[in-house]
Amino acid sequence: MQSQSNPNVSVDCVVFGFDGADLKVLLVEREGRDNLNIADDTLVLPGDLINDKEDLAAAASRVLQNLTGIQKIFLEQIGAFGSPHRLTKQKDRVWLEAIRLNPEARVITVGFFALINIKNYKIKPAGFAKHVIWEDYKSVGELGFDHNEILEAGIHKLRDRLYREPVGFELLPERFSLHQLYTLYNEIMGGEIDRRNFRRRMLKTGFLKETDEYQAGVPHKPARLYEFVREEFENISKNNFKFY
Amino acid sequence: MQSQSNPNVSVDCVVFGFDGADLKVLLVEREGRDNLNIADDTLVLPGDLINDKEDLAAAASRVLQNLTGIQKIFLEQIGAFGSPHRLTKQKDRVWLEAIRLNPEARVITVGFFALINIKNYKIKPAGFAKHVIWEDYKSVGELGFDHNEILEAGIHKLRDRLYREPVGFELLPERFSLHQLYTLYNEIMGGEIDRRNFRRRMLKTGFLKETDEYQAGVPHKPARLYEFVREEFENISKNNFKFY
DNA sequence: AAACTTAGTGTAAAAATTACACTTTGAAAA
DNA sequence: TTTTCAAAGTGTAATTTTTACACTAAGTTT
Repeated sequence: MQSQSNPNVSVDCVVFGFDGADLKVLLVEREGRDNLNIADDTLVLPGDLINDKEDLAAAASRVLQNLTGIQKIFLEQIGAFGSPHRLTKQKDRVWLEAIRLNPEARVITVGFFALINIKNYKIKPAGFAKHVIWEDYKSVGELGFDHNEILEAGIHKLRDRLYREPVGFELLPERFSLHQLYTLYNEIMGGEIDRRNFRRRMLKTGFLKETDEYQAGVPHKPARLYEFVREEFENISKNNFKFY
Repeated sequence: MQSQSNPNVSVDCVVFGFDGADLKVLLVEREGRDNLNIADDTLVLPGDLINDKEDLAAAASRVLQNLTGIQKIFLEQIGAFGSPHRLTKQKDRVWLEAIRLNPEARVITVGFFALINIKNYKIKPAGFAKHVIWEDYKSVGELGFDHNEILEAGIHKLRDRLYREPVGFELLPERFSLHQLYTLYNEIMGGEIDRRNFRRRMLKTGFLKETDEYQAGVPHKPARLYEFVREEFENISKNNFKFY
């Protein structure tokens, strides 16, 4: 297993989730794959070295499958991170020395971002990560390695996508209210989107299908639930199209 | 020299240039750095393995400096390319076997794109590239390795940038006519931009400064020349801003 | 002097964007 | 059962942006 992995290139995943109110990021406490006992509770993005014959996206997919059990996941590359100093923080070195055959080796990492619906999957500890948490995006502190940089690049990429593609639907339940969608967009964009204009715009796109279902058990007027109609979107997007 | 280079990661550069009419890409005939005699005139993007302590962008910069002599160059990362099959075409293998210590090794490459003004620099053959040509972007044929894929990703990235930042100015002389600017944009976007609307839009941005100079020696009414005022752009871009 | 080529200019219609406030509805609390 | 609370849901007018579109001006070449 270990012998098959390529010691020079890794992948790290920025996994966004949404709980209905806040944008979350999946973080793990780093830990050796052989259960070494290192006093280190530094949080990092989930990631791993790639295997020798493995595609980059496949490696990212494998990491996420280990954590979430999801086979098919929305994944997009953020870019490569290869500063020679990216592994040289003191705390990081302690960890690397305990884990890696050649702790001095320079490792290039390729970042990916993924979007998953928090409610749909139970996150489970994997070999390389005993503790896994959903951290509020806004409260993420200092991560190990250069992972804050990768995270920042990830949110930028996500915002970028949001302008052109209806990408946020992966984060919502299959049926959702316009309020949920609004909250999600507003969170990601970190800004003040006008609620009424947002609603009009979304409905006009034509790929939201209204259902006859309503919210239940909420202490206020229940909202109508909608579904995302992917085929409809795919028709539209062949032409020019500005999503948001 | 060779011993310092990291045999697992390379950079490849998509260098765009503009000759006033067509969008060009810099291609090289691949050749061993030790002047081996291989019968191989396959065209590839300029690139090289990275050195052990070298930042990714620094490596790309070094490659371009060798070819062009330019120190400070506009460079932006396209992304990482790491399919396990990216070096397995027959022709590519012949070349790798002649050049590389370990031709089987899997190499991840990180693509960058750059924009340079064709007229300003004499492209010169470098150690890794005896023949260097500016190829019309529209007529690029099959390149070695997975370089067509990298090129495609490069033009997408370029178009993407063009929407938000006045990025094309690197491709023009310091003083240029609106027609030149128009032609460039139209080439990059591969489309039909309305000439009058383009002109109005550009002038409205406020970072084109009109000069008192006009074209000379053209067989028609000479156009007024403009300059790009970078400071002006940097002020504006602090706010929201849609470039094109 | 005529022909050619690109430079340079304006407007009106349509579409998109923005700002903005009140009524409705169901659940929970009083 | 009434009141209160919280989010749902709705429309318009003003402004800005986008789009489509065609002729005259000026210098060079023939």
